[in-house]
Amino acid sequence: MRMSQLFSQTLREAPAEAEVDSHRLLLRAGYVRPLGAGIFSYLPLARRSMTRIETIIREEMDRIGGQEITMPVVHPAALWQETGRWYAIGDELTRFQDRADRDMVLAMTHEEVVADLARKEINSYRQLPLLVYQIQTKWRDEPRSRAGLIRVREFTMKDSYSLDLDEAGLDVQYRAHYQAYFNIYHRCGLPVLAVASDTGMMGGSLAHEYMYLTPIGEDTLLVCEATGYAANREVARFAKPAAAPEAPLPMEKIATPGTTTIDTLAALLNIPKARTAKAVFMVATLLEDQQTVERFVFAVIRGDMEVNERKLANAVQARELRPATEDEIRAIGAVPGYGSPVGVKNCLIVVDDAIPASPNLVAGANEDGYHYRNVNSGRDYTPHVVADIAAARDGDPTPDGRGTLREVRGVEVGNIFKLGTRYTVALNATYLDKDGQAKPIIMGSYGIGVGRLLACLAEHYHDDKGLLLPISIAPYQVHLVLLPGEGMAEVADRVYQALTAAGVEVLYDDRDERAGVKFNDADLIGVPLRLTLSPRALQNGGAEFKRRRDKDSRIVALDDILPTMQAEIAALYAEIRAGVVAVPYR
RNA sequence: CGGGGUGUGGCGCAGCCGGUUAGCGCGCACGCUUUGGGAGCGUGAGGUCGUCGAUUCGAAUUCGACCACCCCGACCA
Repeated sequence: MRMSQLFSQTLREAPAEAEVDSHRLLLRAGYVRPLGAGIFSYLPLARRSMTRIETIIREEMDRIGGQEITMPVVHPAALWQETGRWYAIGDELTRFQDRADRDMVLAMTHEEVVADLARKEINSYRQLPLLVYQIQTKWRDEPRSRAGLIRVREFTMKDSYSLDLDEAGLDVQYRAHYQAYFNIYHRCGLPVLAVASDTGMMGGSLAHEYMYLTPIGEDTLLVCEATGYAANREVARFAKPAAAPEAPLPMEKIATPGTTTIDTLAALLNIPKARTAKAVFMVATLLEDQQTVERFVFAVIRGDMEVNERKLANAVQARELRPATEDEIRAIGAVPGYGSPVGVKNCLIVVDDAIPASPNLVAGANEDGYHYRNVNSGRDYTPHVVADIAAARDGDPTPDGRGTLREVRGVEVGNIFKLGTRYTVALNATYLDKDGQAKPIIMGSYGIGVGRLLACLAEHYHDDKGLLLPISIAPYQVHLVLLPGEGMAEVADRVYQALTAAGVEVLYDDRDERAGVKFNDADLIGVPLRLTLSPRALQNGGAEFKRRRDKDSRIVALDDILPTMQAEIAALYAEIRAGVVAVPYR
């Protein structure tokens, strides 16, 4: 490609709104342009990189048996009503009416359509297992886009869907994706970590997220290098310090004026915080028979821990969770600051799983200025739900107790979900087994954000001069810089033709610009190999060759340019291949 | 949705205690000079100062409403 013809301009200065490096550089180097909040045009340079990423994805999906399809972007609302997500999902699902006033949605994901295809096309166990995928534009009206391409509202996503006879089949396809995703990221040159994650609105039983670790990430993770444990904060577990076994003692009311926090309570009574029970008041929105109802949730956790709201929401299967108002708290018979599960009514009591194993705790008395000593779950009150609702924090021990959790930030570049029968039962997608019995198809769904992957690569591969992309996803392999001089253009044209004819992908800077401009643009765009043709280089015996990542250059004779470039490209690809490794499943 | 910020040629910014014809750098076009790390000089094009309304003899400048974008939070399949 001749740069004089390229539809792209570099910018000396980045627009003021760009704050993160990848955003700034992708704008400055002329890869993308904004159209609105979280909406971008992808210019030729970005388009080429994304095509490379998509090619890698296709190869890896095909390798595990995927078949590429394309599903509609606009869906009839009826389908989403059948699975209930029409009601369960908020404004991030864009709804509209067609000319006949029929409700429609813009697709944010395709579980419904896949399950609909399955119920129409699949009849027999002989047709399974199956894996379909597409690479397509998704629209999600996120409340807040941010950080350039990291979080946008319109984006390209590879989504695949597995269909299986049973859980064992699902497990096979899930594990195949687990490794295929690592292959994809490794081939792009992006280091990632697979972490256990929440299944969220997708439903289902098991999920992993692929995280690129970076301080600008919006997810918080808890990881331990020693043990390999890694999980999203939303689901991270940890070994809770056990309470000393003790026979239950009689409950006893004590005066504790002015002690409305765990800190002041523990100090007043001179006991560790682990000997206290903390009350957290929330109101959950639950979905019952397609109706949303609010229920008061009384959460109880030991004083040395904090509640993780996502875990709590999952424990009661809440769609939403919000702090309760003081009036709501008093309405169930509790007193803020002195809350106790003893004697409250009209609420869902959820206790952390460390509570039943912790005897004789100090809890509130639901009376201003008083607490109870020796409160015991099961004896003094009956919890409706016992679950792990404690937040894992930096420094906590790993679940197996052998390591220490560290808190890091990451960007989610992909995820894999075991959906089970969440959608196939709702849509009655079944197959007949060997015995002629109708059984629900078992589903999994798997996603990769292509643009976000590019943004993470830009985030990972850059220096103060610009991008520095891996050969496997750079828009071009060789950046050919022509500097003016008698007959130079003819020489450079010949080199360009020869390389291109041999299949080398060349960005040829034939513009009438000064050397400094060309070198700076080359550094900005980040093509991995650079060739400079100039009178000086020619006098020294050929063209000047430099890798983008190296400081030094060397002269390559004109006749050696093609084999040298081919060898350099092969060497860079070999480096990439060496990084493609099997990752243990966990 | 809550909090904060910013809107002035393509980009970065100044002007804003009301007062000429709205300015600077970069970029863009043309000419001459220059030519290995974002050249110099000259000429020129390009702006209803986010929108609407109010105050005023007079508004980029003051006030109000709205809109857009960015950041933090909530949210996030």
